[in-house]
Amino acid sequence: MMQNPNSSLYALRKSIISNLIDTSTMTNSGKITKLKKGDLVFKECDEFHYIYILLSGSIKTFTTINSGTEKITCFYYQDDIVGFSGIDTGRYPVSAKALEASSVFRIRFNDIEKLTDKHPNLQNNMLRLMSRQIHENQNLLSLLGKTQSEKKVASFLFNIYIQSCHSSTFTTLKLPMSRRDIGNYLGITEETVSRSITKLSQNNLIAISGKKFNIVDKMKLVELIDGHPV
Amino acid sequence: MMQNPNSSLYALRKSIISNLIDTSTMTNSGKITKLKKGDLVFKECDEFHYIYILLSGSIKTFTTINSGTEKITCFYYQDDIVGFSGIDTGRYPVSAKALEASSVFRIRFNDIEKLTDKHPNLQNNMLRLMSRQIHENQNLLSLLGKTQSEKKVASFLFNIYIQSCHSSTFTTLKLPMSRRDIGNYLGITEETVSRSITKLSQNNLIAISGKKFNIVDKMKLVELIDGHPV
DNA sequence: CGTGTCCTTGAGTGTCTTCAACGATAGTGG
DNA sequence: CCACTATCGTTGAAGACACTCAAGGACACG
Repeated sequence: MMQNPNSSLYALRKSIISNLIDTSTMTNSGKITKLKKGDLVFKECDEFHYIYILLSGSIKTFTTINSGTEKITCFYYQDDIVGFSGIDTGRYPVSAKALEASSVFRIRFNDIEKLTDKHPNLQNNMLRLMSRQIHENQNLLSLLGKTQSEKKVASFLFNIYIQSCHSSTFTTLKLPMSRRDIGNYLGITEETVSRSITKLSQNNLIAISGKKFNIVDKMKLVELIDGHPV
Repeated sequence: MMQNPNSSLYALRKSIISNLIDTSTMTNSGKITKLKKGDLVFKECDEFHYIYILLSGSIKTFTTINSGTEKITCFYYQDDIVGFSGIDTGRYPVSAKALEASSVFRIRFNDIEKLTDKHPNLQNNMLRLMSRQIHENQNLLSLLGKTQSEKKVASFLFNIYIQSCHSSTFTTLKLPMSRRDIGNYLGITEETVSRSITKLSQNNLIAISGKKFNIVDKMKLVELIDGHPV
């Protein structure tokens, strides 16, 4: 079908987003919200009515475990669609919080179902996008399962590189979340994340300074993570 | 919406399955296949045309990593629907293999799209089911991330108990996969799985003998896994 | 009944975590 | 604009935990 899975993902997203925005302007239900760092988009257990297109910035979703500690389930970047997982039960199973200044476009989910006549591909495209998310999660499971910390961190960074859709290896990328958040997500401690980053940097696979990094040796990095780009 | 997420899942599945089977008999595309232990349902990279309802038995899906080792991504039990993740790219991203004697009902995916007139809820229900799978995967991520091995194994067993939909704690459950498969899935070694099981058994949280087990102390088990039933 | 796989248990090693300290960074109020 | 303070990030040392390697018993299959 499509040769490059990432360019196809990009096109799929763009198609869905343009359909959704078109839909919402017709029904007058769309709304852009500006978020500051730390603002909540929705809370766990809120009733599910909307899905959100992330126009700029970044968002994390997390659940709160009994003991009160949060467990991060996903990071979202520009052009991602957030809120899917509420479809099934009618309530969001996670909270969504802005990692930095961001903006989201809100769409009422019911409107999507109504307008299948006008956009016959929309529902099918949403199915495809969700199918992809399942697939991506399974890759992540694969990663979190095996391997040591350094591979997890390498894979995490490489994934951000992939998602950014930049062609050049030398583009500087941003790490909007804290080391603690990365550790939380990957199931390792903050300290281990830091040590892994230091090691990757010392071995010249990446270059990193604070929240900015870039991939120095893409081949070695891919080799290290054994073809698991998350 | 629905109070009990599991009974709603059960109803959702049943509704989808009955719609699918109805659809396939109309188009004459349905087919039941009997599988022996070790038989493949589909292979990684096969073209995606069908999804499969698991009528009886159990199936594992896995990817083959560069080095040739397999990584298990999911286990499926009776009434599960297998093959979703192929929707997006047009090829299955995983292989599916029977863990024991099983039978599956095969349905051509294109037929589902065609018959949205007759079954207007079908596509939406499929969206819901996929939404749930995303949610479940995120729970699993949460599990694999943190916690120690004993919690992973406890959670894995508890999940099988939940999925079986039995009301009684004392029902004997079957573990169709090997310890090695469990370890592969949970990201720990076979030996650690075995040691964890022994420990859980010694502490009277479960009772286990070979491939049969039951939950002895449900409350303690839930407490151990900190409300993470995968 | 034999053979291969599965399961369990043990001992030693390596990795990650924990606890602790300190420097760097960023956000806040004067 | 600068000083202040809280959080973030890094590094070290000691301990806990899971892994590796190894061996032997249990089980299932032909």
